[in-house]
Amino acid sequence: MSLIPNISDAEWEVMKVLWARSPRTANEIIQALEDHSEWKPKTVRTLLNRLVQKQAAAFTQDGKVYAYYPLVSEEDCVKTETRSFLNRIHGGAFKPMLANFLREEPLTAEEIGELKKILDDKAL
Amino acid sequence: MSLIPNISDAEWEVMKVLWARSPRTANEIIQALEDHSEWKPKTVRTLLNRLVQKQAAAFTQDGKVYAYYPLVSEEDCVKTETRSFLNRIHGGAFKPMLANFLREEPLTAEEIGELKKILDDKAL
DNA sequence: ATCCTTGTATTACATATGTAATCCATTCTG
DNA sequence: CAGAATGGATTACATATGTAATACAAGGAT
Repeated sequence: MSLIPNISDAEWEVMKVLWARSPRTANEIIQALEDHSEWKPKTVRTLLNRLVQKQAAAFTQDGKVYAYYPLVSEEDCVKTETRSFLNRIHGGAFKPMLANFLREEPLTAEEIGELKKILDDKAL
Repeated sequence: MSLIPNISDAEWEVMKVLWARSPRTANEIIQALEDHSEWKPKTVRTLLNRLVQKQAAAFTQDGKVYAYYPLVSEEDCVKTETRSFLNRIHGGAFKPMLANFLREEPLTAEEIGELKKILDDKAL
C-alpha cells in the first residue's frame, strides 16, 4: 500500500516535470522549469534532493550526472491530494464539494455533456 | 476584494467551529474541539491567536473573556482553497479533476441524480 | 600538475505550522 | 488578605517549506 509522501507546492511543480517525461537530468529539469518559474537552479536542486529524501523520486547516475525519475505515480498523488483536500475542506464528503463547484465553475456545454456521460456510466 | 488569508489545516478545524456558530468563547471552542481532536486547550488558544493575527477571526471582549467570531466566510474560504487546490494539482483545470473523481468516488444513485440535475440546470 | 568548470553535497536562514508550556494578572475562596 | 484557579499573553521548540548560497570533488583545459 505504498504510502505517498507529502509533496509541497514547490515540489509538486518539479514532480510535474518528472511525470511529463523521465528520466531527466537535473539540468534538463531546471531548464524545463525556467519557463514557468523564477527559480534559481540551486533551488530546483534543493527540491530534487527533498523529493529524493521523501522517496517521491530517485535518480540513476550516469558518470557524475544524475537522471531523476518519479517513484510515485501522478495518479496516486492526485488521488492522495484530492482526498486530503476533501477531508480538510469538506469533511470528507465528496458530493457537497462537487455540487458547490458544479455551480461555481464555468463549464462549456460540451464539458457538461461529458460529465453527464460519466455520471450516466456510473449510474449503471 | 477582501483577500482571504492562508488558513492551515489545524486552523481550519477551528474556523469550522466558528462558522458553525459564533461568537463563542475560547472555552466553548475548546470544548467543541475536544470531541474530534486531541488538542490541548493551550493549542486551541494558540490557533485562535493565529487566526486573529491573520485576520481570519476577531473577538469581542466580555469582562476578561473573549468571544471569537469569523471575519471571513466559509464560502469564500472554500472557494479560495478549492481554486488553489485546482491550480496546484490540476493546473487550474476543473473538468479533468472532476472527471477523474467522478470515476473514482463512490456515489449513491441518489447523489448521482442530484449531480445530474445540477448539470442540467447549468446547461440552460 | 594546476586551475577552472560543472555538478553534487552541505549548509543557511526566514516564515509557517503543529503542538504546547510558562508567565502574568485578575478574580474567586477561605 | 493570601493563596488558588482561570484566562489571556508570551515564549518555546521541532519539522516543513521556500529560496537559495557555499563548499567540495572530479574532469577538462592549458
